[in-house]
Amino acid sequence: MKLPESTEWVLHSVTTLAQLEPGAAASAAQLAAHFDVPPAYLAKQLQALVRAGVLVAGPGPRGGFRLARPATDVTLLQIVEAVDGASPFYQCNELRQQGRGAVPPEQCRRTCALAARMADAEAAWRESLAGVTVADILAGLPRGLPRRTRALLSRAR
Amino acid sequence: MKLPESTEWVLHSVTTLAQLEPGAAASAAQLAAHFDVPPAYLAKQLQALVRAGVLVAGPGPRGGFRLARPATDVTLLQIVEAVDGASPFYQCNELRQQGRGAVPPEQCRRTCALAARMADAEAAWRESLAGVTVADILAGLPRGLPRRTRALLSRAR
DNA sequence: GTCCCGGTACTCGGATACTCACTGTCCGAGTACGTTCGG
DNA sequence: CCGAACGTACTCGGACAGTGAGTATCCGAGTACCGGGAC
Repeated sequence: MKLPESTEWVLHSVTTLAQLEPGAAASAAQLAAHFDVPPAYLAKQLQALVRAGVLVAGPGPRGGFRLARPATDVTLLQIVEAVDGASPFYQCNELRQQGRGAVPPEQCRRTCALAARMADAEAAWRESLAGVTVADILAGLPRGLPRRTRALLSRAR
Repeated sequence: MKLPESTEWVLHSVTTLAQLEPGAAASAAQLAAHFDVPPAYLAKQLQALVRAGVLVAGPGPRGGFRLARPATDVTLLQIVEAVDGASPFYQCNELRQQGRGAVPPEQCRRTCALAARMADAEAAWRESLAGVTVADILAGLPRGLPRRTRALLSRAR
């Protein structure tokens, strides 16, 4: 039960992209150097965000990645699910209906109580992440830091 | 981000043990046959529960596993953490202080906002699981099922 | 009949192979820019 | 001087290897029961 390390990379990447001026883009190589992570692998994860509709990518020298929507409309859950998949933590294989102690189907009309509680917990996790937007993260950043980020990632024209 | 399949096995195993008469035990082989899962591997996971203090194991022919505490004092979180480890989902590697865009330490006195929100979500998950005991699960079982379980797992004396 | 002893079968416990997702890397298709050549 | 065409450099995008946690398995140490034998 652990998120891939790349999850941290994309969370920081999206947060960083959100600090740029609207419409501005940064390349995977720039972001990789910004965080000192493998460029190719980061690019792979950013592609997943494009497929999920969180980012949009432009080709060519002045291409790169930028937010597909305002930062107020991008939640942490969308980012995490984009890179890690939306499959549930706990999958109920109806163990109660298998093996020596199989319970007759007519007593299994209600969903397995264990699966229900595990699903509740997972829903709590998802709701917590869905309640935080990238804009909320930006609001908590030290004053003046976005300006510095923009300067570091501005491209020589 | 997925729990091991063995998590489901131990959750059902503990729930099943809780249906037995107080003091009664069942062997790993019995439980494995009860759910049709690999006996040796299930045994390995049950050992983890013993190390975590959720179960106690007795040696010899009349040994086996039994609950270490009343079912009202065993939470789903304790079971999950016993088998899956209590390590956090998201580990903050202070990415903001690394690479080209490293932020000076004096601006990093507050914990990373991303890590904080991820930790909040994880806490919500853990609290949800910590709020459910094995006794709660038993209360939702079909009437008369514990009796059947006891009969299936009773040992020829 | 009663007690003691040995054998047996069953239990947990840890040490040992195998598989798949995560990690890391590479090269190919496509585009905007800078340069160069012609008018 | 102006315009267009070309070459170049940079971008994303998908296809290809390496590694650690999860999965599955086995065998050894220890104990309670069962039977037999001695008293």
